[in-house]
Amino acid sequence: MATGTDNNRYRHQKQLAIRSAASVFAEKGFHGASTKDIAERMGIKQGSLYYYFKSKEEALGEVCLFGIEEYVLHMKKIATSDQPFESKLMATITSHLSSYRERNEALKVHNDERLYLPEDKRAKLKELGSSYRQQLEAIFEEGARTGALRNSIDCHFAAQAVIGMCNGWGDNIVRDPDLDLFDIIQKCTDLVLNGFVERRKKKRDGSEAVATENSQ
Amino acid sequence: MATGTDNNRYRHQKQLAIRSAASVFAEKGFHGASTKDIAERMGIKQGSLYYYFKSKEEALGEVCLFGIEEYVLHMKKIATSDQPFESKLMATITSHLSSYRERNEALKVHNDERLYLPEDKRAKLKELGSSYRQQLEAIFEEGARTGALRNSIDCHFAAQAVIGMCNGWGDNIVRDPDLDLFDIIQKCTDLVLNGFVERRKKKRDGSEAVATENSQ
DNA sequence: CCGAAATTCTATAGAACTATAGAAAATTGT
DNA sequence: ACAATTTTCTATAGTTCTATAGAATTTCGG
Repeated sequence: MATGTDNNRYRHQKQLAIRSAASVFAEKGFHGASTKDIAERMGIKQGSLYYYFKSKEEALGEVCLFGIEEYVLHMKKIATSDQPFESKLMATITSHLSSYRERNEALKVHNDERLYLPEDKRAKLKELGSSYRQQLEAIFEEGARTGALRNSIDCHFAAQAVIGMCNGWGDNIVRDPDLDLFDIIQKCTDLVLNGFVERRKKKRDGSEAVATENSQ
Repeated sequence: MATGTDNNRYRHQKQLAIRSAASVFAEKGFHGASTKDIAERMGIKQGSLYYYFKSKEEALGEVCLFGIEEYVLHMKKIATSDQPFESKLMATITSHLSSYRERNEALKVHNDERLYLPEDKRAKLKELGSSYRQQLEAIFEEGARTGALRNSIDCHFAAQAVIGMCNGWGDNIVRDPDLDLFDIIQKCTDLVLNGFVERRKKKRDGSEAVATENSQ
């Protein structure tokens, strides 16, 4: 049986099933994808897919979970580490954008298709997602507390804005594998910290200088 | 016939058809929506819908066009106006976010479902979309040229980042009609200009002061 | 109020899709 | 190599969907 024992073959094939489903869902959307598509990408026949998933909807649920789970764990590690604020922010953005490049399909499916799941199957995902946002908020709160950021900052807004921006880039990253990830990461971080307006910085000797942190 | 004459009834019903399609596509996605759903929302029977659209796909095309057309026109007006840079940026963000609130469904469909259209039907949309991005890029270029922004700025990056951030908020705005749009607009503009780091500003008298432009 | 044109309806062909059942094949432990 | 178990296959019932055809109804200018 396929119960949670350590059957190697099953685990391997189940992973393949989830990744095949992720791939097809990412490409065609949940409703646009057929179980036949998924099975074919996996190399089995349509009916056989039901050995791994009770239903197409359950497949979506597992893909979404797979897409966000590790990613949130990684976020938690960053948030609870003892790096300075700026490093945490950059690590967050790096994690977010790299996830798109490496595991892009399942994460994309989570972001774009999860609302086709019934309420009860979405509960766990909601939990993970808002845990993610809270971790990010906490990072901003820390930044404000330690004086790295203005103390007038709205941390909830900040978290949402960063997530939105990263997701926006995510779409581009998935579509265009030639994009320079590191370049985008740097520029995103710099934007969030400093904005685009020319910034004058106190130098050690007390004089002022233009801070050109990111000259292409 | 329904040819482009000034038939009032037809034009009215056609608008209704497009908005019904937009509504259903926004809710269920292109593939998740059926022509029956659309017809019912419009108040007619399934088969009658084909009087207005040659196919479901064509309906998607018209919804997407409807969703982005006016919006891009508005952007062009902003870009070619003679406001100062900061006003243009804020007007852009305002336009973007307000579009979501007012015409959210068709715009959401354009953003989320347009890639299910075949290449040829997407050509016009691509044109409009990249025209939009170019207008925004031009605004940033102007900002850099006039000294309002650092001259090291990557305008293509800037445009993409702002669009991504706005789209991210768009999803939230559609889902939660209680959000304070003006508040978000201000904070987004401030973020893009100044970032979250505490900023010191030359005051007229030459002394320095902390600029707290956005205190919740 | 008549006749033409526009709009909607009913009915259906034909295709595709999900999920299930039971047979067949492959794998594994002994 | 045998028997039990796991995995895949074939076949199909039952549903839903798109698109079309032709009939029926509504609208509207004169």
